[in-house]
Formats: sequence, structure tokens, C-alpha cells
Amino acid sequence: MEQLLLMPPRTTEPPETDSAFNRLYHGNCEALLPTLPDACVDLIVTSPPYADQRKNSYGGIAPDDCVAWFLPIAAQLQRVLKPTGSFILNIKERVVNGERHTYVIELILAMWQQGWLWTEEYNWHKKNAYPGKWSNRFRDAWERCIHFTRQRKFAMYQEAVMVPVGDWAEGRLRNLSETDRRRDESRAKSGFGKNVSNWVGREMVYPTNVLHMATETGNRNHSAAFHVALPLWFIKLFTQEGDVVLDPFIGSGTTAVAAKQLGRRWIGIEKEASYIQIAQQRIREAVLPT
Amino acid sequence: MEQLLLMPPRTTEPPETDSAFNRLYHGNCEALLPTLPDACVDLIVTSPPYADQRKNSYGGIAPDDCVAWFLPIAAQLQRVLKPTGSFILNIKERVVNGERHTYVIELILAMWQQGWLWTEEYNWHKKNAYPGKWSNRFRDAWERCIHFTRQRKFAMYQEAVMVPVGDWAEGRLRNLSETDRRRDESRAKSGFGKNVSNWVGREMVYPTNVLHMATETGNRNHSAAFHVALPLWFIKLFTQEGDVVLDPFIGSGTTAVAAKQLGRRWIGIEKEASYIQIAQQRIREAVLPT
DNA sequence: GTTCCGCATGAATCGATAG
DNA sequence: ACTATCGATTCATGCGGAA
Repeated sequence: MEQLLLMPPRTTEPPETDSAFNRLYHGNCEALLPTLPDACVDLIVTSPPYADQRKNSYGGIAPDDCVAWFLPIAAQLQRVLKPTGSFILNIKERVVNGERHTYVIELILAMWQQGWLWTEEYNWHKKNAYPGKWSNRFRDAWERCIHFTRQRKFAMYQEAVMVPVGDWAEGRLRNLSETDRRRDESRAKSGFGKNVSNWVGREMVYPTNVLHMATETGNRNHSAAFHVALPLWFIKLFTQEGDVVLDPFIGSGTTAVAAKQLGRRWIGIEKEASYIQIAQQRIREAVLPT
Repeated sequence: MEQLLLMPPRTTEPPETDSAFNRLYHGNCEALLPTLPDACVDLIVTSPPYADQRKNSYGGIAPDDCVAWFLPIAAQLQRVLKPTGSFILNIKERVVNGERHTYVIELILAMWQQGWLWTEEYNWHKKNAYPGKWSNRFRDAWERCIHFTRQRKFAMYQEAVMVPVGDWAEGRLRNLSETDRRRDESRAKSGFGKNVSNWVGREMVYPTNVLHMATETGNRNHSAAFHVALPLWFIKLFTQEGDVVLDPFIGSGTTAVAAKQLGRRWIGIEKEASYIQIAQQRIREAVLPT
């Protein structure tokens, strides 16, 4: 059970008084989460290795065992989350024997019994869905991002994710020339331009609970569960600079990359040594916005 | 309990031998569904008046009572559906006391116990979500279209809903005005251009399980739950000409309009007299494709 | 015939107020 | 305390009218 200190705190911020942050922990989160203090995390973002989804490289959990396996972890997550914090669970039920398996909705009900509030379910529309052809279904192009909270009142910074008026994901911006429009589209798509001031003067609106994002493609060294744009969006929405983001199944480190890019502190847990290597590399290369 | 014969069968098809079809039934579906024979329906498409959503004009069901209220209806629907048929349930859980209510996922589990297969969950992305601003959530821009079947093998005609290849929204319509582009985008995305011949010569691909459609607004005489494009899509996908489409909560008749436009037979049930009037009018005005 | 602009209209939700 | 009602908030769509 290693504990790896990856990066020193950025010098532009007060020095960390607690070395538990900005670290990757190598081990099972069932064992590691109990070592964290109560209410030390502002946001949990994760995509669990559910239902054999990462079977080859991770050793996934069988669909029927998902709920029983995850509930004790969810209890720990509830403990380490601040009362005003949020938990974003990116998940999608697998097809088992021709049917959608029920473990996700059973998990929602079980976590609700556990005391979690099922505040919202965001919808991640994957614009580049995995290819394939089946006789009984089409390509699956969406996943759930389930938003659990501990309280009805929680931290949310909606202004941080405002978008230009119009359907920005579809590429429509009013009153701009075609050239301007395309440039601005690409800037918006690439992600969340560092400066919202880029959009000053344009009409900004709040987004909806549907996120249009592509999945990550073409990465040779790792298979990321989600594109960095996904944790970026939720981290901006539910935390401020210096807040703490936790991913108990961090895999190739995407959540930590997003947290570092946004100047948040982070905690990552991963049990696979091979993922730890890749995550270290990616987090090291992640750049802070200038 | 009226029974209204609306339209004679179209002359280009064999005359109806069973006058039970192409009719609006006025009454509660709890009472009317048992009068239908077994296995007479190819597709059920409906959006129930769940959870007070039509309270003012319909008298909705309280969220806590939804499952118990719907289960006997679901049992009847299972009986009247052909073994190879499909049931599309358009529904979304309301926010109750700051949380998403659990009646939808409880219903899925209960219907699964009842023998339904939870084959798929299509995602309707509502491009024009209802406006609003709240401190704890964004505008809700998606609904579930839950696909239940009786068997693992069922009728599905995927070719009927193929769409032109390529991301039509990006770059291909540079030289058109914004208005033209918007119109053409919506036509392409919805995939129901009146004339598929518009797309002849272009490469066609299968869609995903995410549907991009607007809700119907601006209609003076009725407030349609879903745009006609929604039942059109599922009717094309799961039925052939002459097949039977059932909507047990047909409201303003949208499902029947779609079925008539596609040359399918239909059965509509509605308990509100005011909706019957509107539906009659809309169905009468619906035109068959030339 | 087109294109553009203005305006009414929603299967909503929250928070405050009133009973 | 607990429930019912009402105002405020917000934006894509499609229509009509005008250029």
C-alpha cells in the first residue's frame, strides 16, 4: 500500500499544511477511504470500474455484485464529503443478456436509503459514441452523471459554467460572422476557455443538465473512462479554487488533471499499479492556466 | 364511456375488418384496456399523466402513488402487446422537495418483476428545455424513453430511421444564412424530412440512442407532451405499414397523428373530454404522405 | 419567394407567503 | 410544523408581420 507524493503545492497558493492532498494513493479505496478524516472533501467525481467495464485491465465487479460492493464505499464517501459537498457518479448500466442491467437504479435506491439525496441526474451525451451494430439496439451515446448530495443546500457556482447564448454544443452563435463563429466554436469546444472574460460582451446563459462532449480518443497509453472535459465541468460547477476533489477510482488520473488545471487540491485512489504510472505522468504534464 | 369512430380506413389499404382500430376511446384505460383482445398491438407509445404534470387539465397522480397506479395498467399493456412488440414509455421523474423522485426507477424494477424486459433506455434531448433559474439545478433538458419488450427477440426496422452521414451541424452549411442553417439542421437531426429523397445520394448511417428533438410550443389549442417527431421515430423503428399502435394516454392525439401519417393503424385512449375534442381535430387534419 | 425581427408560449422549480 | 398558492426566473421555438 504505497503513498506517493506527486507534486508540491503551487507556489502561488498558501503552502499546504496537510500533505494528504495532491497525492495519488495506491490501494483499494475500501481500505484507504477509512484513513481520511471526516468532511475533508468538497467534491467527489468518479467513474467506477463497474460491471467488468475495465475487466481486462482492472478486474471489474460482476453486475450482480455491484450494489453490495459499492455500498460500503458510498458510506465512506458520505463520511469524507463535506455537508455542502457533491458526489458526481458517472456510470451507465451494461447490457446483460439483451437487457439493461438494473444495478444502477438499484444503487440509487440503496444510496438513498443510506442517506444520500438524489439531487439530479445530468446527462452526458457522447458525441462520438462507440461504433457497432446490433439487431436489437443502436449505439449507446449517453451516460448518467448522477448528482448526490448530503443536504438540500450545497455549494454550486453556476456562473462558472455559463455558455454563450444559443445552442453552443451544436455550434450556433448568433450575430457573428462565419469566421468568428467557427473560431469561437472551436475555442468553446476545446474546452472551457480558460478565461470566461473571452466571452465578456456576449450574452451568456446558463447551460442545461445535458452535457455534449466527446469521449477521449487516440490516447495510446491509457484508456480514460471520461474525457477531461467532464470532470472539468463538474469541478468548476461545484468547487472553488483551493477546494478538494476526490476520485476513489482515478484510473489514468483524469480527475486529478482537471483539478490541477483548475487550481483545486485533489486526492486520487487507484489500486492498479499500471494506472498509477500513467496517472503520474499525465498529472505531472498537466498545466495550470496562465 | 364513448367510442368514437374517427376515420375510415385509407382506400389504398385493405378495408379494416376490425372496427376496433383507428379509434379514440373515451374513458379510463384501467377500464378500457381489459376490453381489448390479447396480442393485438405491435407498439405502445405513451407519456402518462404522471406526478401531477397535467394537474390543471388532467388531474395527475401524486408522485408517491405512481407505481401502484401504473402497475395494473402495465399488466394489461403486456397482455395486449404482441410477443414481438415494443412498449416505449416516455417519462421523467419530477423534482420533489429538492430531489429527483424515485418513482421512475421503482417502476422499472416493478415492471421487470412483472415480466417486462428492460431492453433499452433511449434519451430524448429536448433542445428547447423549459426556462428557469434555480440555485441547485439547471434546466431539465432530457427525458427517458424507456424501451420495454416481452421477448429478447422483437420486431425492429432500423433502416427506417437511418440518417445522413456526417456531422451536418458543422461546416457543411457555411454559405447558408443562419436561418437556413437552423432549419436544415433541425430537419437533418430530427431525421424526418418529409421527403427522404432529399437525402438520396448521401451516405446513410444508423442513429444512436440519443434523440435530439424540440418540444412542441406555440400551439394555441393544445399542449402536446411530445413533438410528433418522437412517436414518428419510434413508430418507424418498431412497426411496418398496417401494424397497430396503441397510446393509452393519448392526450391531444399526437401518437395517432404520427401513426396515421405513417399508414399504421392506431388505438387511442383518453379520459378527458376536452382532449378528445382536440385530438379528433388534429387526427382529422393529419395527412398521409403522398 | 426569401430573409429577418419581434413576440408569445411552454408536461418547470424554488422560495416566500398565507392558511 | 405542514400544506397550498403565487410570483419570479429563464430561453429555444415557431409564428406572423415587415422589409
